[in-house]
Amino acid sequence: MSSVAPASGLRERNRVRRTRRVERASLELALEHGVDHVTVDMICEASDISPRTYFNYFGTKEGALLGLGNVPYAESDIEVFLSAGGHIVEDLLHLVAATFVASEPDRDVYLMRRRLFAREPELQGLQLARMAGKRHALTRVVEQRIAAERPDLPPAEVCDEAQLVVAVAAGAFPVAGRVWAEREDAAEHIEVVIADVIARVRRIVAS
Amino acid sequence: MSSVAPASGLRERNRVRRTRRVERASLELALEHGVDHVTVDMICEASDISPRTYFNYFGTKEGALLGLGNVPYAESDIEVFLSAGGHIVEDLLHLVAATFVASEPDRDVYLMRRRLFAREPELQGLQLARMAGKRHALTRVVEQRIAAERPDLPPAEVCDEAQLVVAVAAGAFPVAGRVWAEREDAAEHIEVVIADVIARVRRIVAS
DNA sequence: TGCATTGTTGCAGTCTCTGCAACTTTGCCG
DNA sequence: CGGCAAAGTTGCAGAGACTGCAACAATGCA
Repeated sequence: MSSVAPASGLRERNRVRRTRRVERASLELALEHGVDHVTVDMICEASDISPRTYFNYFGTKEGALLGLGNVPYAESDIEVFLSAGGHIVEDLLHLVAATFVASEPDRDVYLMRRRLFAREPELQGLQLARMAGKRHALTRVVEQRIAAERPDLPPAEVCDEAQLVVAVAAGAFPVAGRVWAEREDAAEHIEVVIADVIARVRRIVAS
Repeated sequence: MSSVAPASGLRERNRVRRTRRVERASLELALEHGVDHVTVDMICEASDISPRTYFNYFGTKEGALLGLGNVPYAESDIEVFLSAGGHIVEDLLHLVAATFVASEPDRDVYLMRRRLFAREPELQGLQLARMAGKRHALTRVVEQRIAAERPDLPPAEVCDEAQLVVAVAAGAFPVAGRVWAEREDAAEHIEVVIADVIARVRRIVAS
């Protein structure tokens, strides 16, 4: 209920402003000193917030670095995925991409994050860890679609297949994101990039 | 130098025995009380070791739960991968599987770990996070092989391709592991399972 | 046996994170 | 406007994870 809140009240606007300020501050500090030479107290001082409040917002020290990625998949996007008839991995990537785009309005912060992640791979690990929760949910959705598409498949196979689909998508998404971020020139539609990446995966696995 | 050490001396044998004792104790405690109701002190008391030594061994509280997965890829296995001429994802999975098998001699502990992971998905996330570090190393190895196989490919493409190969393998490995663990009846050789899983991935991506 | 290497431990201290109880701000309605 | 309820922020005390250091113990080796 809060993820897509229209930021109407003063309260909401303050919250958003604060979040941005803290995220930006934490990223700047981490880029300058390295993640583990940054303390929560430093972040708080730089963004004028109390440590207690920091944890209320972000939960962990790295929370601000990763961003509040708690945005759940929109019902409507899930419906689209379930009733889409395209290549399943491709459709799934579109679902993920839509959610991603919806949750990340600040390109500036996004780029800093990218730079930081490139420098400190452990963060990417944390990112993955956070995704792990979502993967469960996602896998179920994929199972649903597979079961609907091929009703004669035994449930165990459906489960395996869904896991593999999610795994491939989860692996391909960062690559697609990277390619997309590099070709910032024309803001090429992510659909093209996704199709391209899938084609590559196909070639790799088929060879 | 220590990963494949033949446990010749008393020193080495002590180390192995201790490691096992601590891992087992931590898993038992976690299965009984839940991960976050277990403290390092509890683990230490149960396994008769000092907290300081615990951290020397495992580094983090969850270290003992995840197992000493710090085993680096053996040079020899890497060489095999680099000069192998098979399907690249398959060869890579064999490399990973070989390392995995080499580091996990205790089936008992392995099963407890499996049970715990099923109960607490967050741990799976940590597992992934830990892998993230290795992924870098692996990606480089894969790049090396791709570059050798197709010298005319531009470096950027090599990089992308390697990332995708690693991503697919990383996604497929847990599934292969699961299938393999379930078919414990005949201890079927993991090679068969791997080939099977890859075939599935191929079908998924190709459809 | 004696010495060098390696490993274990306790200690002091820093940092992350939590529950709780004030306190402050915002939203709202008469 | 005034005042009340809801929501949010903060400080504090404390548990627990983790580290560097220096003493101490065990092991390997000549």
